[in-house]
Amino acid sequence: MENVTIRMLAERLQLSTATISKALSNSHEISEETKQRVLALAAELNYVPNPYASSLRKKSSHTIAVVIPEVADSFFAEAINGIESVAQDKGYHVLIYLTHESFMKEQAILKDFQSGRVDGVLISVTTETTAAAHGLAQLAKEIPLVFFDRVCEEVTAARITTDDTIAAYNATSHLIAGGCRHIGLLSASRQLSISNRRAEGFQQALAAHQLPLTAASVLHCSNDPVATQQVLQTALQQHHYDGLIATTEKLATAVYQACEALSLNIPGDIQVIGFSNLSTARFLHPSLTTVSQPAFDMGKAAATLLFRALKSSSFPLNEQQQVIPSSLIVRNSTKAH
Amino acid sequence: MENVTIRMLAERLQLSTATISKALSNSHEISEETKQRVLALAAELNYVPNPYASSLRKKSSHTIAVVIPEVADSFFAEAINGIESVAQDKGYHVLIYLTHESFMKEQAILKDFQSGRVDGVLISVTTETTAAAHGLAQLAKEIPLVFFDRVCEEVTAARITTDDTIAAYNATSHLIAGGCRHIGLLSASRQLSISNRRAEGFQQALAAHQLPLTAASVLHCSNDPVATQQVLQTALQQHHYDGLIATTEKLATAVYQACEALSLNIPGDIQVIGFSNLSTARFLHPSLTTVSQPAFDMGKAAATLLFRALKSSSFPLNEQQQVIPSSLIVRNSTKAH
DNA sequence: CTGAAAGCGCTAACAG
DNA sequence: CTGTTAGCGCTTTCAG
Repeated sequence: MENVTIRMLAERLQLSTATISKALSNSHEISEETKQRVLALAAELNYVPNPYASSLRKKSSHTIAVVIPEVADSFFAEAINGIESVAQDKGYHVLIYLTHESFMKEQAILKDFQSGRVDGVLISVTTETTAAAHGLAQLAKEIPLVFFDRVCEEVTAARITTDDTIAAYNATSHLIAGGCRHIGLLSASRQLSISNRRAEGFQQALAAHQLPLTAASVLHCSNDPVATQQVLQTALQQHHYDGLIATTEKLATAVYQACEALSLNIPGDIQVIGFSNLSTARFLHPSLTTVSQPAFDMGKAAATLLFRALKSSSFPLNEQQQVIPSSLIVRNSTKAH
Repeated sequence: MENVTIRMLAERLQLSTATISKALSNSHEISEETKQRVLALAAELNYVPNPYASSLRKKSSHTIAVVIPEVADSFFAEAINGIESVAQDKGYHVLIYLTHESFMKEQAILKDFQSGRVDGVLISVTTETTAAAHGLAQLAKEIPLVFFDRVCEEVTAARITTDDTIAAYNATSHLIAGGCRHIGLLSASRQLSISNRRAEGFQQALAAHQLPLTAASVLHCSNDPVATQQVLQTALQQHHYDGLIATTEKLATAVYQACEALSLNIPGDIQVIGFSNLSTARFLHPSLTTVSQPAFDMGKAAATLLFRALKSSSFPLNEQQQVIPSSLIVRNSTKAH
């Protein structure tokens, strides 16, 4: 069976395609009666509009893109739910693109967006993404774009972030209050702004408590889990950390693995805090003290901003910035209360 | 700056749009020299083809849809990675649709696919999906469709599943070997075929060991976590289970929560097995014995099948069935070895 | 209130 | 090897 088109409806009803089109979009120029006839036949023949024809003509696709490094991560999964909740509401489609932390892939994806495939973009950049000479700044000028969580600070565009500096400061202070003196910060990236913000908060807290910042204080980990495990175990053996802050979810579980391998007791030998939205955090052994990010709300806020821009082109999207607070959830991997 | 089109390239090079189009698609009818000139100018002007124009004309979009209940679930997240890995390889785009276990939403999404928006569909149905009078059978005739994990058995279409019956049989036997005599199976759905397969395996194992199947043996849980927790705690108090099999990831953590609330010791008072791909399973307290599904491979297999059908229309897609084995990973939430 | 006509950007015969 | 022509299905002036 061929696909039903507007023209078939027009022929059957002895009307023009223009009239059908208008009737289907509920235009006020069309009489109630005609609308009813059109809608009835459309339903009967199971008419489904061709989105490509419509997009081509209207130069808008009712589709937004979400570009993230990884989907197997509680933060991003929850953020997607937040985004979806508002997209569904507005009748928009959501295209999800995974960069797997590859800058190359990210670039290729962004380039594709110049085609007009999507009406707007929500993005959380890769750990490799540098500001320089990147299509991002360009793209942000061409179509509505909102950064969430992992922003590119050098690019002028809307941003939804959490209070990374403060969160790291508080996490560090919490460890210090619990008696830690040799704290390590596990960082996932050297260029990522949120990594740097977290490192800043960490350093500020150390300074505020007259604790030294050494070469071992900040430990840079890669995206490769095997390499990370290696680095981690080596570091744990060389430097006798009594506290560790894992700045990503994957790093948090990596710490548990390393401690298990080295028979280090948490929190006896070493206290641990993870930036994580793991729903199982409270059931871990020991339960994990976390910096919990408002993932769903961040996704929702980012999408909301984007749709405001999509609705009214005069909305100053690029000036929008929102910081949504995270919270420190104290559990048994740390000693302070 | 306006978007660069094929016509602009044509004018600049004094060629026809047809020639440009063919040159860009590397047609053999075009001379090497012309191709070079076209490619050079395209690169210079940063030409990006309009996918909607192309899709409209070719009636294919180089896009596939993935329809799943939920993304914040290790199984589906990993499956997406598997799907993505082959889609990226083939240069296809992946649209992800979340049903949130709602049959209504699923129907609306599937209907949209009749528009030709996507070239093929990979789907794992909702817990509410019933076979009857559903758009699925219809859709499977119109465009290539592959079920993965949660199949609709009544619909003739390709399927990638895991060995649910056997997995449940083995899980149950494992509990019995560990001394359990009053085992409960936590089911997420009454109609879902994989739930029924798992229940079958469970019952077979009970029968094989001369254990009775009672009204309390199979416990049906809803999608609402609060209601589920309620049901679970009530059941745990009324019936003195000594073993529990959670057939979904969410149910597995719900069990930990309920046991904590009721101060039930795992595995002392009650042994637990979860169907789950949680990466944190080994770090839980106690570490969780799991039936681990080959999520990534299932996604990959489903996508591979789909692309074979997309490549050659003579490929008998609907006859394809693959069962990829899961594995029982024994940890400390159960006693047998 | 309805219709005629033009065209979004690209591709696929078919000629030459 | 290159060009002409037509049209995918829909929306949008502009006329009537």
